[in-house]
Amino acid sequence: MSVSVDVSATSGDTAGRHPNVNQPMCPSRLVLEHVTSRWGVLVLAALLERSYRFGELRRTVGGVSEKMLAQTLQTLERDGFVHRDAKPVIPPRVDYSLTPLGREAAEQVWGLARWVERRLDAVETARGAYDEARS
Amino acid sequence: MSVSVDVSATSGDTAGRHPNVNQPMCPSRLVLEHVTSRWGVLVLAALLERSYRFGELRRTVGGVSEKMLAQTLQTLERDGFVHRDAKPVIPPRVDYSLTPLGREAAEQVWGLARWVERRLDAVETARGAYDEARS
DNA sequence: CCAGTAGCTTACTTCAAAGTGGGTACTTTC
DNA sequence: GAAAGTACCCACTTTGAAGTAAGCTACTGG
Repeated sequence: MSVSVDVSATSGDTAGRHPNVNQPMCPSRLVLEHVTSRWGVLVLAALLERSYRFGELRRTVGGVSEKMLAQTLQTLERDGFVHRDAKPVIPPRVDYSLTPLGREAAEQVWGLARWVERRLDAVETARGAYDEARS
Repeated sequence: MSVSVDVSATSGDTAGRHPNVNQPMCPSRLVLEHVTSRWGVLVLAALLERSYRFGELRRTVGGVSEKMLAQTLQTLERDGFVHRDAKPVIPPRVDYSLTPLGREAAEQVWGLARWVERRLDAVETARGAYDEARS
């Protein structure tokens, strides 16, 4: 005798189906969180313009600590977005750049960053209206 | 005699200059964080497809709690991204939709969400290589 | 008349993200 | 010979984001 297992009906799992960020257990959600993380966005956007050394990146992305920058870069490197090129010289020199995959992601977040900068006025106007309406 | 003040040289402030997410004190950074927040991304992406009621949205965005959904929607509403339409009926009915401004933002994050889903395989391959390289 | 519903709010708790400050190894500059 | 640059790592602490659970209103169906 045989046992049949229904794979297609249940929408709770992601096995064998398209990744979907709306499903809590889908790994795509974690990747999305890496890309949209506080420092991840800024690092990717910066690296889209050119490659950076560690300290250079730290000075460019205002307010990031060494720990968080290192951690963010490692996460992005592991996900295949960032390429780390450590030259065996003294003092150490490490260049960070985007992989082709990372470039695709970076283009999206770069667009988002520039859009926010462009539309900041509109947001602040909306906030003024919102705050005034309930005061 | 006259006093001249150099406004352009200092890059530390944002007064009178273009908003820049790389500067820690720039308000644009906060807006970017709202848009790229854990639930903000998913809510905006969902609302791009159609308008939703509260509970509907809660069921659509897997894993979000009532508290976090309410909080996220309020933040997005205050920033002028989301329109809240509360009908004075019983039981209460509240419809959420995107404003024109919100639609612009949502298009970006929607693109990001779909991209992550499309490229998840590539990310997992990269992770495999990364993990194997240091084991 | 008690349970259930919708869309929240509030209080309490938990846990991970982020900050702080130290150390490393070696070199160049003051 | 002390300080600073370089790219980190590690331990510890703090903060705040998020989860949990309850309450709320005003009605409807059983």
